[in-house]
Amino acid sequence: MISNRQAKEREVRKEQILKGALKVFKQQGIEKSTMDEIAKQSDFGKASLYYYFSSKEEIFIELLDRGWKMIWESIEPVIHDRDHPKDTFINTLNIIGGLVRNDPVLFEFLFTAPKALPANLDEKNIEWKKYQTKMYSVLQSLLEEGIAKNEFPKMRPDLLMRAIGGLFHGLFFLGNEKKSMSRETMEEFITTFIGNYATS
Amino acid sequence: MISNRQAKEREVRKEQILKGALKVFKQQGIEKSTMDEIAKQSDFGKASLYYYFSSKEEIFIELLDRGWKMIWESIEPVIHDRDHPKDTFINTLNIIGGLVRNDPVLFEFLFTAPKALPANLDEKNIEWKKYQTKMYSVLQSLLEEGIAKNEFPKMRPDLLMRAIGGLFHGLFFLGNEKKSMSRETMEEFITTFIGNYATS
DNA sequence: TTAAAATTCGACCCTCGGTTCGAAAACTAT
DNA sequence: ATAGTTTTCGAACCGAGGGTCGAATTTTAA
Repeated sequence: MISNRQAKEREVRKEQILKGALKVFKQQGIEKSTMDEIAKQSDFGKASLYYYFSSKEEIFIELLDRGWKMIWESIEPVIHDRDHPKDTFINTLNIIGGLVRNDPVLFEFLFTAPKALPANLDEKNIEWKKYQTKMYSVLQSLLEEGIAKNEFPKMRPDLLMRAIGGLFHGLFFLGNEKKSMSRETMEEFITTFIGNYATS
Repeated sequence: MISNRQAKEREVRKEQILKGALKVFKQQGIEKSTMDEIAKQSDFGKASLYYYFSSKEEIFIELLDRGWKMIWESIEPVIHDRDHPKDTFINTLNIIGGLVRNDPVLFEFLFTAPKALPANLDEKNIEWKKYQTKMYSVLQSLLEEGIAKNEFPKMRPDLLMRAIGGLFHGLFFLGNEKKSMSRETMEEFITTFIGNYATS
């Protein structure tokens, strides 16, 4: 029998481990993150980690699941306004930017890890991908509608998506600067790129 | 005594190994590239690799050295025209784009590996970084001059650099498309971003 | 207080992968 | 032919790191 409080404590401990894993990721990168190091950083014995997670990979998948879910839940409320694609698009990017600013390491992980561990599209590994896919298709359809309404430059939406994705990534994650990209600056870059077309 | 032809053959074999390493990188990513696999792909026994390279790392460093040197030598001839920063900037990007188009895997490696193996800025690992640094500073100074001449939007040059870097990366390396970014398309995206300001 | 359940972890196991050894084969020059 | 020299590689070595075991400790519930 697991009491309510017990379950909560267990959850806290899991989070402690996830935090530790993220610390290690920050210092070593995902491939060089060892269970020994995660144990040290989260203040557990290595063997104990396996009481909470069945493998090293599962730790990182859990981070992905929670993270992408959080992104989705943050943007979900605003993406339904389809009357002003450009505004909605920029809103969405601002929300994501805010999240990134709040926990840069986590989000660098969320945006980076998918390419780093593409070995197993098998089983569970799908949860987070669901949210990721949703997010990208929402953004891309916003682009399509925006292009149709002349709010964006007339370009292939998929390429535009890639370009903006790269741009976003460049602004937030390239360079060594410690202080994070401000909302204003980001917005300036994005609108410079997609043009100062009419905005409804 | 090593005859001239012998030296040449040795060089050929080294290149064969480097090509093999790149094949493995393409399939597995840099971290999961094993010496066994490189040996298989380059058609040598694993032990033989050590007759040509002193370590696994050295193989990848050699790829970086050769690659970045090649980039530098390709752009070096055109970057001296400082009268038309925008033209020069775009020329330079076009040259690099051409190289990428020619050997996407190599260049994905060149642009990716630096972040993947940042363990040792110690000794030799510096050769390629020299060229990389040179390239970035040339591009950035072109941006600065272009901004001064109103050929580019007035933004912090370092951020503009990061943004364009990200954009470039997005166009060439994101998505699964097999056919490569055409010169025209790339130029369209870049000029859309940096604006259709006067061009001399 | 006490037995069952939950939690912790030191010690151990085992595979994978980078590196080395040493001897054989292939090649070169005389 | 022959004595170097260069090249090749199977086999073995070895450390790192993921994962397991079983016993000890702590917590829970009665």
